Amino acid sequence: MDALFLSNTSLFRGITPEEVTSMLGCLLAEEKCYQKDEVIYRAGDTVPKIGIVITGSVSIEHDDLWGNKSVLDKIGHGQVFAETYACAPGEPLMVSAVAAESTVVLFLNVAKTLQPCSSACGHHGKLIRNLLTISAQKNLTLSRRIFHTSAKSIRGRLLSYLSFQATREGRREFDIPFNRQQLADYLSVDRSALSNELGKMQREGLITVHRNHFCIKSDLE
Amino acid sequence: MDALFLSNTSLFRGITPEEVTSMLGCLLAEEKCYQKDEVIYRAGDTVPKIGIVITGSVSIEHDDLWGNKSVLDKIGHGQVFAETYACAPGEPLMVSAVAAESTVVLFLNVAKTLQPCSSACGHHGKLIRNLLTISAQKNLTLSRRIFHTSAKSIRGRLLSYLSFQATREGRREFDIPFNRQQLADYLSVDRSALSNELGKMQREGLITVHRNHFCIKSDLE
DNA sequence: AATTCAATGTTGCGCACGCAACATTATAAA
DNA sequence: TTTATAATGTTGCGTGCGCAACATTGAATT
Repeated sequence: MDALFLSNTSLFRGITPEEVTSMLGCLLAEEKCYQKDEVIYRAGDTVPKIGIVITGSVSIEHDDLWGNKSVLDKIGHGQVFAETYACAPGEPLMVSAVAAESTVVLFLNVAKTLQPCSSACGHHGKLIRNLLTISAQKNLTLSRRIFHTSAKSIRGRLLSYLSFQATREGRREFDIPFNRQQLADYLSVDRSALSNELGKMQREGLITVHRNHFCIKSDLE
Repeated sequence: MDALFLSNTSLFRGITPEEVTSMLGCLLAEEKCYQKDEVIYRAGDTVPKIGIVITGSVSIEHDDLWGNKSVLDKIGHGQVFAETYACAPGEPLMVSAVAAESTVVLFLNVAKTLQPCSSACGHHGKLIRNLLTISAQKNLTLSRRIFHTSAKSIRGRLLSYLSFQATREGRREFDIPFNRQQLADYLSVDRSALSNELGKMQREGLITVHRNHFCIKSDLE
């Protein structure tokens, strides 16, 4: 296992490669390979282990009541998944994790680390602090999405999203990390209706758009 | 400060009152009183301290771009707020915290505890594990709301929400913790339209409803 | 430059739902 | 029981937007 690589991930940040190596034992680390489209975790499962993507990528998916599949997230190289469920033992997964390509995953039993008196290995503390940071960040990401989708109109959602991006970037001109379809999914609206609304807003002089590049003209009131 | 009370909160769970007392020093604990409607934290602030409600209650609010105020959460006796921001230092608040009544808040500087080598006090580990649990639970709460609001129709949202509640309760008959207006807000739909849709579903024999008591008749699909 | 395919934009239809206004039923107080 | 107030249900209008179908633009390949 590439301890140097692991020590650069958000989960093991601040832990030296040597320490990482010694920790993998406590964490009952085991590596598994998956072919494209192979299911790693299925919605409804309860999972004890966190996954960390070594090579390839993992798609986090949701099947609604009518069987429509939607991709919620794409977990890449060095990133972690299922950490929320590993930290809330017994909670059934709302999503499935599927290999988006040929993928290698390292599973870690952090549940063990969460027990009261297992601080035998001194670096578990750092690991848990990292987990807390990851969890808090994810919280913010989820909260933001809720904010940006709580407006009832498409324009309202766009204004919420775009003004946040502008504030974050610190300027009125910026790129977004989504194409149209992805932005539509993120805001839970129809893609063509979204394009339509963006066109209107441009004609009204509120913004200029080209592909994923945006410029906010006025103060968006 | 009532250490016995604190040791029964989710934050200090598993820590004895005596240990709690000794920890309050490390955490730079300070108590503050607020009158009704007094602002505790304002959206845009960056906060270093977590808040824990001793008496009274705190309302978590959001003002959208048009100045519409919406209540996102109500933090009661023994519960914690601003923990996400305290764990993701420097992140500006998206919400405001306002005293919903005459309220006493205990502020704790957990940021200090998150630093690498401050494990001087041995119980900080337990505190952080508790924080991680709180954060993971909140994550699940936020994720669920996203799921239940991602459907485009009111019926879709209701089915998603109700079938989750039924699964969680383990039976087809259950109460929900919302009145109509609160449910409408939670699902981001109009209250009257929601009542309307519930009526339709009842007439179609899908469910029976009375106030906040629901019974799911068929398999909902 | 020519070809191909994906991404984005445009248009029109139909309906679900926001919204307002009112009716009805619960809950509590007098 | 009556009265008052909040919670819920009902109705109708107007429209924003989902949806499908097609047009246009952009990017990649040969």
